[in-house]
Amino acid sequence: MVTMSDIAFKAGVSRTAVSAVLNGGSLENVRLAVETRQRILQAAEELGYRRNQLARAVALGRTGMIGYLVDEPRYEPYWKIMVGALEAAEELGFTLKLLSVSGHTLAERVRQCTELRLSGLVARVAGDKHLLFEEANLARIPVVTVDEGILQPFGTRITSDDAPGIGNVLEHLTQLGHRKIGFIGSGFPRLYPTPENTGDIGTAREDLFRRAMVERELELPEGYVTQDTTMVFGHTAESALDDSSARAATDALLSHPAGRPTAIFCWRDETAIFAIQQCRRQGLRVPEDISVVGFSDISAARLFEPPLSTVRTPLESIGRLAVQSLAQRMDEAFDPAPTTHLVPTTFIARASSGPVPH
Amino acid sequence: MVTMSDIAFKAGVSRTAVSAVLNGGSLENVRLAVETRQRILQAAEELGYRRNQLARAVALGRTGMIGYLVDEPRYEPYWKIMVGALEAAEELGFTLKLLSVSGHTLAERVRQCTELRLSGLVARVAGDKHLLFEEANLARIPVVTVDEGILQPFGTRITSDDAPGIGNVLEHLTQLGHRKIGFIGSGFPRLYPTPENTGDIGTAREDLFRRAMVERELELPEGYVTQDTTMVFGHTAESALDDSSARAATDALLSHPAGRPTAIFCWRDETAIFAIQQCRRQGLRVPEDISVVGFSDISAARLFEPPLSTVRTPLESIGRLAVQSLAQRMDEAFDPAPTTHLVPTTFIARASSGPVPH
DNA sequence: TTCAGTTGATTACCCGTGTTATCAAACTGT
DNA sequence: ACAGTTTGATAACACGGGTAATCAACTGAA
Repeated sequence: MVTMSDIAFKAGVSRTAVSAVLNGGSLENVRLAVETRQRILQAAEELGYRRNQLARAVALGRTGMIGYLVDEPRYEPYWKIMVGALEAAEELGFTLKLLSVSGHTLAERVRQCTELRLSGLVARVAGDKHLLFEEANLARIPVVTVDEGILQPFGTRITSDDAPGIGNVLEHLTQLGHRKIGFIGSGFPRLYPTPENTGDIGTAREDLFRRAMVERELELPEGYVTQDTTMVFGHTAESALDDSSARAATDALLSHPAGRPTAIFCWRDETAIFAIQQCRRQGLRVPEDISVVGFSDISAARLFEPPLSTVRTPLESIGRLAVQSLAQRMDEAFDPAPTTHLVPTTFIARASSGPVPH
Repeated sequence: MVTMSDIAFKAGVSRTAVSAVLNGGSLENVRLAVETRQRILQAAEELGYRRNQLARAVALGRTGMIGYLVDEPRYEPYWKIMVGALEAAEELGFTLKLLSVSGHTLAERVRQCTELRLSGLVARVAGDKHLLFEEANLARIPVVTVDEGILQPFGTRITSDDAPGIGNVLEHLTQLGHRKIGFIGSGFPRLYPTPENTGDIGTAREDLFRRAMVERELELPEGYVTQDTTMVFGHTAESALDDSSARAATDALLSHPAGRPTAIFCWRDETAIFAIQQCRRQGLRVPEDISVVGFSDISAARLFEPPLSTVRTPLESIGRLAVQSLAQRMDEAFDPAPTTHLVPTTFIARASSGPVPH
């Protein structure tokens, strides 16, 4: 490839002159005649020069690369977060590097991040991230964790604030006359059951649901919360679409001794779809006989029949915010202190929820 | 950050010695005593050294970065291709850089690719790519285009081979007794209607369908091919889920003067789902009264009721092959000659297709 | 004793770029 | 005529690291 030296030779000037011109003549002490500038630009054009951003990054000490780290790409459900991150990155003049933990230890991967001299890291990984933060702090790389229920000791954490969406759902259902509302949770073990930590997302949603019910003075009989345990033992493409546990959880609600609920709120859309299918198998129409509400607003939610009422999580906004927050932290002095940024969820009313039957 | 010079100083040796040790002692003329090696490794460990992959890339002249270029991230439907590319890239020791054209001209973006000194580029972009290839050839960057119906003048092209899947569908339907089979196409204009070029994907599928019908000596009355024109004017998240055109196309088939088809084959899954919904509105049961088959196997296909019979396009395989083919071409001498690699599609029989009604 | 070979390391130059300090020549004012 | 300033450019060093060429000291054999 053509280098600045080649241009300098062709134009009969020094490499310094070339560098100054190609960087817009920003150097204080380097003034060049207009015609020299022209000659250099022309030589660069004729030779087909393309600047070497790597060498530039080495000299400048900043790469302008933001890493986006996921666990297992093939099981990653939230590429929309990455879409938001990519858009924001390009708007702010960064490039996005995709990295996955799969097949390596988290420590190895994060080490790779520091070796690449990333300007920042968006981490969309589950589980314990102490090693990640240790390594990133060593290299003074700002980290943002994304859609993560568990409070981190370091870095910024951006996650969807499920509370407003859940509140909206209960408002919606009560306005339709529903009082007996069941819930199908994630079945995740409560990993960090301290008050500061909200636990994993599934558990958090269940907690918020219970709290919202209490607030509205709605009764929640024992057994009105069941569990779809499909996702407990690792999230795989296969398991995400396994419906057996969701069907069982639905049956448990429908055959509840205190009478079945008139509405079922599910911790994720797939579960809601399975629940609707199981309700139909049991001879119930949705929404005429029973209402079902999901969570996430996956693309299938809108295509399903009936279109699913659900809580939309603002995935793209989360990704955008992650990168914007990184960019901001890069300008400031490095500060690993933990911060949490919540992005509110909103309820999307579609056709799977309706008035309570008499 | 700690550099090799820091280590050299601490261990009381030259930087060359450090470099040799940290690269596994691969240098011919540099032999080091075991204890010196130990001392260097220990110093590196104590100082928390992390090698600078950028500086390394500059010196070595290869970055090991593969670019993945998309048009508009927020409207990109095929992240699964990227997943395959990412997996293959990491297996082969490359990193993946995500780039989007959005907001820039293609020329600008590709220029950025050469400036980043990418080792290869996977291009998932629509439309004319002459500028892309010009620029990439200049920098001798191998390019692979992906899921692209239009034959390119340069580079490797990897795309799904729709023919086998379409053949499977017709075999499946005829075995179920269907003879009157309708088709809902993409409505795309035929952009490159020469024999060498297959046109865009939607048109290609329609052509393959027609040819497969002729091969099997099945009659295709005038008007048995209609069009869902939703996607013609740009692919957006909104338009992808707009069902009005699909419903009209379905109605046209159902009210065909020669009698409605007993099976409808759709060029994409979303269209198939809309077609099923429209059939139901017209009082037809699927699959008892009419069979519907889709194309792509999107995740909603399996969740829909009835689960959609469809042609699965091997998106992840396409991504894997793209990167593998890039890696291979990097080893060889640079050769921009065009090649096409087809990945066969397969039919997935689910519940939306059944025996022809008497 | 001398010379060749081996061991263990360094010096010096390379990759492509950014930037400060310096310099020569031309111009300006007195 | 001469000091001071401006103009136009370069030399030299930095970034972090790869590697061929070289060198000093030691070993063993003729």
